[in-house]
Amino acid sequence: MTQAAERRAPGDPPLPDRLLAVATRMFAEKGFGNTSVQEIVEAAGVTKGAMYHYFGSKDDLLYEIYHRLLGLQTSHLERIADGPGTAEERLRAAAVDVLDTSFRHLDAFVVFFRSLHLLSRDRREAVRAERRAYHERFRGLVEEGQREGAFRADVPADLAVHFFFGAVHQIGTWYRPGGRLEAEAISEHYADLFLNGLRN
Amino acid sequence: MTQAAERRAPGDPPLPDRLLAVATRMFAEKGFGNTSVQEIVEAAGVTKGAMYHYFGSKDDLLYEIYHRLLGLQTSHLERIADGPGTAEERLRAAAVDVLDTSFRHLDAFVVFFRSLHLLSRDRREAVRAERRAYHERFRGLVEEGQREGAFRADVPADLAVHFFFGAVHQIGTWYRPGGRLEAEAISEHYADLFLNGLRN
Amino acid sequence: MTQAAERRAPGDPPLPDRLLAVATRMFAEKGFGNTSVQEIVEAAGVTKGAMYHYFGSKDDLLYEIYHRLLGLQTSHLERIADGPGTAEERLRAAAVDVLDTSFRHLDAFVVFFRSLHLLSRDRREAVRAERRAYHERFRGLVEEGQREGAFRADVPADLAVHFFFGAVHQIGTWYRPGGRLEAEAISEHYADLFLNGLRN
Amino acid sequence: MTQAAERRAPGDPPLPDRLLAVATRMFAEKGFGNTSVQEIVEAAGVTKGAMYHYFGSKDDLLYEIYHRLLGLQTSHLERIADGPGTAEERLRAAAVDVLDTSFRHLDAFVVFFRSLHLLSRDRREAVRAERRAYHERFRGLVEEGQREGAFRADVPADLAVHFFFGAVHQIGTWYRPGGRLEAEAISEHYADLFLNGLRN
DNA sequence: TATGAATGAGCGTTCATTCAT
DNA sequence: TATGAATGAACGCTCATTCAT
Repeated sequence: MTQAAERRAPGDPPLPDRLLAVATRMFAEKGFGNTSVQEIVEAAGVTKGAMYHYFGSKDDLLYEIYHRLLGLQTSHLERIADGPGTAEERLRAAAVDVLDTSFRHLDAFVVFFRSLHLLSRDRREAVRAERRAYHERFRGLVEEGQREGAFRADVPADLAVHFFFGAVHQIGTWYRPGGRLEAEAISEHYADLFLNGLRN
Repeated sequence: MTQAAERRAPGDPPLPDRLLAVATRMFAEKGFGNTSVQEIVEAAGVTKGAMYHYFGSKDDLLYEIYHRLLGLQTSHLERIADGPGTAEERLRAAAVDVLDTSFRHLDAFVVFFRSLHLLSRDRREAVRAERRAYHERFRGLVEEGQREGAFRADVPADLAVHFFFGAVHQIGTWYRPGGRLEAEAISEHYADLFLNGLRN
Repeated sequence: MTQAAERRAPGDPPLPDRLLAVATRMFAEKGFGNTSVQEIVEAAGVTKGAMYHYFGSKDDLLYEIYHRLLGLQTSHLERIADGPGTAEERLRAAAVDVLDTSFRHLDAFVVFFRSLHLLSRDRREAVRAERRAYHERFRGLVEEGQREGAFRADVPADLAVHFFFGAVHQIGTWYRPGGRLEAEAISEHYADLFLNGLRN
Repeated sequence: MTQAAERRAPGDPPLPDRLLAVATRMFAEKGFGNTSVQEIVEAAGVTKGAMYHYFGSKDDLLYEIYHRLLGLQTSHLERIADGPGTAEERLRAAAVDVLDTSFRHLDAFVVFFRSLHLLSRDRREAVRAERRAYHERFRGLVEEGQREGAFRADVPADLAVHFFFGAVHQIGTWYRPGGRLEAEAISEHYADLFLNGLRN
């Protein structure tokens, strides 16, 4: 009866998703280590037991955040890379997309690059492997452009990708919504700087 | 007698420096939160009390690492920016230097961008202020080049600096000494990509 | 199985009460500052975590001891003050009762007057407010007697109450059970000295 | 040279006295346990080594505070008790004097009754023995008055002394300088209440 | 007389996790 | 599915005291 009142409304996301959303926000705000399981479950309106029913550990929460974000970005990249257009066009589209996606999931993004090293070794390796695959796919586009002569060939492609991803991964440290530049504009400028840097 | 044997040899660095060196290495390896004060002082061969004689808290250790690194980079930048050469030449020199310095103090560098958010609010603000001053000095060089017509003017200078520093700040996440490319080569390539990206 | 044997028997007081009882005894014996949380939980047969599940801090333990004692004394005083009899009769009854209650909860009483100053400022103020209300109720009886002419009016009532309570609050520093005089006898003598002192 | 400037001026009290004065004030304000040796020596403008040169331990400071206060009160009492006048007159004078002295050395007084239990067993016993002698001398005056018929004999003399000293020892918990009543007036009222209470 | 670096032992508190219900 | 009492291990920090100088 009284409990029924606290039950989730039909439109609410299921508990695991709610826990992940809450955890993502709190990890981004206060850091993984400074957010206790107690705080997460309180913010989600449940108890610890409920959380441990769905997630084996606090680490699992973090891993799941990564996993979902990586899955999203990978599927985007594959769609773009396998699509039509020159290598340069597809690289530009991919660059803009990864930035747009990052801005749209900024909390998860911030957590990713700040807390990855806190995962257990196994999990960390798993994430890195996924990340590496993503990186290599992106690099493939650069190499394609170099072979076509659209990009300078004197810069190692993997280094160029590190360069660009480095710039992308740091946006969470300085970007604040509502600033002078909109996220979309920043994405375009970043893509410009990257593509122009690769030009002959 | 036995104690005398444990005393520091005349050539050894003083204890505060030794503690900072040890802490920097351990924070970089295992993270700030996963390194206990006990581990630090054991690695330095002293007791906790000795550490707390010189540093008010574990946070102070972290702050001091930042402070020294920032001081070093700032002095380098000022020397270069105030030196001879065109804006483009000085910007290139500054870009190469910040990369070289980062590679040379990679542990402190890694700690910096991974653990800054763990500092107390006051300290964090202090570091950010120092960092901002550095950023603005660098941006000044970009703007100078834009006015001279050496660089494209359609990209906001501060965004370009964020872009480059983002790339730089991430090197600790993928660079491993002894890899295919030497640190010097990476520095040159990164500077190329950045400067070329700014070109008209 | 083995754990079941350590579980509390049905008749045992619940853990929070057991912890409070143990803490009261130890604080009285060795002082608040010289009693570690570890000692308390060991004496209660649980771990620290269990204690911190019920009490937010060691201070909370102290506060709760005060709070319960004050609640007890306040309810007694109200019953007596609102009861039948002349002001003098009710004041005497209240005086004897506060002494009896103090002897009966001597440990809590000793802790109270020895460790109140160790509480956090907020908590200390809360206790003082409760204490002040009790004091004022008692003073009301003195003033009533003064108005009726039963007591001398040349002594400020609040001073007389300070005087009496001072005497009462110190019994823990010299009274030892099993001495020459029983607690009841002491209560009567103290009430005599107080009431006689107030007489015209 | 520069040190000479910090040397004590001819009129300043010697260091041990200064340390005791500072310690007394701080113990009264924050409690013995919450005042560190470091804070004391800083407030006195010296270093730890200097303090440990004069006092063997932090406990010694506390003991010395007690010892000086007790010596003062004892000498006063002896002078009065051995002086002229009836037992009642001398008891009243002694009562007023112990109150006046207490008000005049309120900090030491507060520390005394709050922190005595923190002393080592030996020291505590030593203080108690001194205290007992004082108590017995005072009791002698009560008994003298009882034998002379000036005071009621149905109240044990030692209990009456406990009663009065109890009231006296608590003044530090409620008296604040600058209040409605001056210390002298309070002393008189307290003596009145005590003597009147003893009257037949 | 006085310094101050260093010790060593202890303390209050936190927290992810488990498990009987 | 979910609760919440309880565990156990660790952690940052404090502080009276010592001692070479």
